Amino acid sequence: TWSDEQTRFFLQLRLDENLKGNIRKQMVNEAGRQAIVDKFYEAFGIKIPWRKFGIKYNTCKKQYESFKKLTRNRTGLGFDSTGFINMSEDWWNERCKEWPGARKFKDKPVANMDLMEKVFGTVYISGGEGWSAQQGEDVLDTKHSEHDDEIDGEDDAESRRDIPTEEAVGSKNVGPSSSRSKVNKKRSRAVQAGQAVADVIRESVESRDKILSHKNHLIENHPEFSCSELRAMEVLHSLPAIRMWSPLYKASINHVKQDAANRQTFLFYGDDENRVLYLEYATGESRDA
DNA sequence: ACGGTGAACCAAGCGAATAT
DNA sequence: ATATTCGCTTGGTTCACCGT
Repeated sequence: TWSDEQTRFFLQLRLDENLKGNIRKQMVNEAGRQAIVDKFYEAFGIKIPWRKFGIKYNTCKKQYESFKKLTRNRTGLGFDSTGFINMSEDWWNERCKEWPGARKFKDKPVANMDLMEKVFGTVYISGGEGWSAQQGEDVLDTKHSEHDDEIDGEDDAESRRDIPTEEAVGSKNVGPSSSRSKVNKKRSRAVQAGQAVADVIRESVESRDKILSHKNHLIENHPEFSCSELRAMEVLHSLPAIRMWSPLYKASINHVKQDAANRQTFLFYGDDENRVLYLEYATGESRDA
């Protein structure tokens, strides 16, 4: 019932709501739930009650944690040039011996690992590493028939979100491969998926916590990071009431670009409606124009 | 037929927010 | 300050589906 695209979209929606402050301690408030249900309906034409999103959230988390079991506290992991886990058959056999669930990750990494890392990962996420994995095109073509043409919204969602924001962390950064961006998006998905998995593993194996806490530290000390233009833009895009390139949209961009105080005020409002009202007030434009 | 897998459901328990 | 309520987590189970 859940395709990879749908799962991915859902995870992305959760990140959106998180960004807007509609999720506290993994608990989505009423506005956030409504937004997720609505946007999902808009994108796929399927009405899904919130309960099912919760269940999906659970299963995704289970998958994510399963995968992390494989990589946690484990050194000496190897990768081939494409980023797939490249270890000897013996290595896999041993992993499987201590935990049978490991087998399935050998040839087929978990889909949407990039987003799961953001959603379930421990610490603050700021756009990160140029993730672009969209694992599972092959899987997806087998089932999943009727809504294939509707998923374009997800594509632009991705392209606007994957802008790397590698401030000060870049120096201590991880792998040589993490900076490549999405060329050949269509063709090399499998390769990218492998690469993504490699990135996750590398992050886990190396001192990821150190890096991320460093990030957190920076964010705490520099409010302009947490109220960055990027974040404001993301929130702006997530407002359903604002049509792309409508007068209000254009005016809002200018307003939000203008200075950090504007961004802070904008981001202060906890729900979509008040944000839109604020933008209308601040820019003098109407959403219906 | 069988085992693996993911979706769904359930029970217990916990944390946080709210009410008393 | 304490009690209540709510939703999520955790762990477990059942079921349907798929490939072997």
